[in-house]
Amino acid sequence: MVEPELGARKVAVLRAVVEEYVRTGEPVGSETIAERAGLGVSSATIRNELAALEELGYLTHPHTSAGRIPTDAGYRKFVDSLPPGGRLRDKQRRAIAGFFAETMLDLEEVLKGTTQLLSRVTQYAGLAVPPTGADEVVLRTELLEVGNALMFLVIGQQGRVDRAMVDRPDDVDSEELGSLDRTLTAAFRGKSVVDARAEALKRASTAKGIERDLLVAAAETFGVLQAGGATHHVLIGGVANLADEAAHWRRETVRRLFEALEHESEMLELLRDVTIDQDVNVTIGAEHPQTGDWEASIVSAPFRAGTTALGTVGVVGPTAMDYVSVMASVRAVAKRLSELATELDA
Amino acid sequence: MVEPELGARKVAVLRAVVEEYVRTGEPVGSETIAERAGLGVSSATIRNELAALEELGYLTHPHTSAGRIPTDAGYRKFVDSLPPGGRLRDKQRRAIAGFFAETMLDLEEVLKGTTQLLSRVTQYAGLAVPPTGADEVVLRTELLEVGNALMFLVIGQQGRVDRAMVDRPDDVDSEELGSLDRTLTAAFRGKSVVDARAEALKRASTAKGIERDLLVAAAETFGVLQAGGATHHVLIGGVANLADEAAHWRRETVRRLFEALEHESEMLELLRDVTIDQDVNVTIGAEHPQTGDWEASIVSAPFRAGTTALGTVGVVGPTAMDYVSVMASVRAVAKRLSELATELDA
DNA sequence: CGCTAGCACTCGCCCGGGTAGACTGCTAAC
DNA sequence: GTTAGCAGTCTACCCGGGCGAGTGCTAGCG
Repeated sequence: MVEPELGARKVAVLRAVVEEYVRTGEPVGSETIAERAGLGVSSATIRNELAALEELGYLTHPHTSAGRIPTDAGYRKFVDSLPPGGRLRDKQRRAIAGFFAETMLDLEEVLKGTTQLLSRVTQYAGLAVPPTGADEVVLRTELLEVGNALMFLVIGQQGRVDRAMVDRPDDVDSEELGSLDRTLTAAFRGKSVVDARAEALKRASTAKGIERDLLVAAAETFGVLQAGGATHHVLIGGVANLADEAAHWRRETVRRLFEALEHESEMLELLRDVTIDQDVNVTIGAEHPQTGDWEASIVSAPFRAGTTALGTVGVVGPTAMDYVSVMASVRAVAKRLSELATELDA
Repeated sequence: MVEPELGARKVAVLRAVVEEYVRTGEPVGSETIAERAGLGVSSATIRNELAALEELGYLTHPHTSAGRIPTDAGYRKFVDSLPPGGRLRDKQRRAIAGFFAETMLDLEEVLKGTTQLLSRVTQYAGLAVPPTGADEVVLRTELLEVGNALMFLVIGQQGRVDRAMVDRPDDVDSEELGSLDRTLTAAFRGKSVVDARAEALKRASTAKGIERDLLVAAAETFGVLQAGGATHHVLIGGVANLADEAAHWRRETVRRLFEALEHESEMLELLRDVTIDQDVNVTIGAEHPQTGDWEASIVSAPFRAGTTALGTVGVVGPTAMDYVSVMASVRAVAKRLSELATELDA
């Protein structure tokens, strides 16, 4: 199916509907648009346009005598029709500038703050995915006795750390442990986490006893480093703002959303699919198979160091969100983060 | 003010009101109680008791012709009147037993799972506070170059890890770094984190330049280890269940709750105050100054290794919660955790 | 041919009144 | 002290009518 090209006025009308509906939360009628959109045509003409837009699937009616509200497709069209760029409100600009004024060195910390920032600026919930560590290199490994268990610790070149615990059998003395430690260090130091993980798994398949357990544990830690960051893989901030918003939603929708937010793997998949190499990306309502029918949209943008993509920041909110403002905020934050990361990397 | 001793029948009536209200969510009338509580008295007698209980502040009316609902004080009285012990439903027992059947070594991981478990079993949200590391000892410290920054890494005897990043000035060569690393190691290894922190701060006050920065960063990491665990200090699971429940609440209440859940320090303070040395503890509604008027209750219990308290697990839900079942679940989970921790510690 | 004015029509929302029902509180009897 | 009965109160629910917003259509105009 060929995407039909809309006339300029249809686009303007659609835009007016989206903006008005987002602003007020009420279905919007032809009169309102005629008055406010400044198109210089009467409400009757608008009505024709509205009927046409409805025919095309961009708008609906809750009922006969109500105004129009955008469909998911309508929001999509609206977003796609936006001029690139987009302006920040002054307050938002100041908030963003202020936040990044303090130098922060630990990226994970910065990102945590970033989710809060995004939430504060947009009134929805902020998201961030720390860099994947695909190109992370094993700087150091350590095998330590901790209580009556063993801890395998790995430190990546970019500062990521993870650890795994392994049961300590009674028949292993500290001499043997020392030797194991040296073996492990020799095996993995300097390798990329991807290679290290493969190597660990390969060795584990032939090893046995405590050595096997350790190799399995090691493989797991390399996997974690590769996935990016020690514990939490998707950072979420400002859920309270979202909960506020969600008060109007269908019950099932709210549950669905919170479940998704809690299951990092799900969010991760969503954000990964969504953010490939574009600037700002928008997923509206049920567009992504992952989202089911959840009435929420995600606005996200990647940040980079130099030219390599590091991670993603974004915002989750209702489909009826202020896309223009949110997109501008997300873009600005991603840009600042990229600058920061590039600088750190230099 | 002397706490008045209620008659046995008043207690029974109060209990009936709480149980019925929690079950149905509807205000409960005298008739219902007369039928169901099996007290062998007529509804008129119950009415007298209800009036008396209302007079005492344990019940209210939403309006004249409605049944009674418990006040916070009513829930409190109810909880206090519960026999110690309390039974688990079979399904809950199985779920809890099943969860702890798999041995898990990393306590942080266990606790994360525990919050999910508690949520699943109770239908509210699960909480866990990892052990505070007050008696944690510095096993090892490392100073590493990471990109163009420095990372100070500390490993505790109990397996906790934290790190801090410090800007690397241009005029520091790697020889100087090596010497700094040795100094730091010598200064802190083997010290308790509390002492280490104090020492770091003391030295920082006289040092300057990069050394000062490092000492400040080190103090921070020791503080984190003392507070318990690397990044997140309060683990929360099953928020979706709670969001479901919260659909009926006042808007402001929901916002308040989610804000509290997001701000770890707030939750932490709440849970710390609440869980001193008791078995299962219940905070109802606005009983705690921290909670404002939030219509939510927290059921929590400490877990121990041997006799020393380690951390806390609990559940957040509406004041109208099934206290009997939740308390039994929290108690059972805390007990299992204690067994697990004691075993690990041995 | 596109635009507009006007108008009939539709339909959800709001309002008031009336009613049924759920409880209470009281009183009088047991 | 307990109970039955009854009057009183107040809410939730239902119902119908009127209002008004907004549409869709048609006829006329530039």
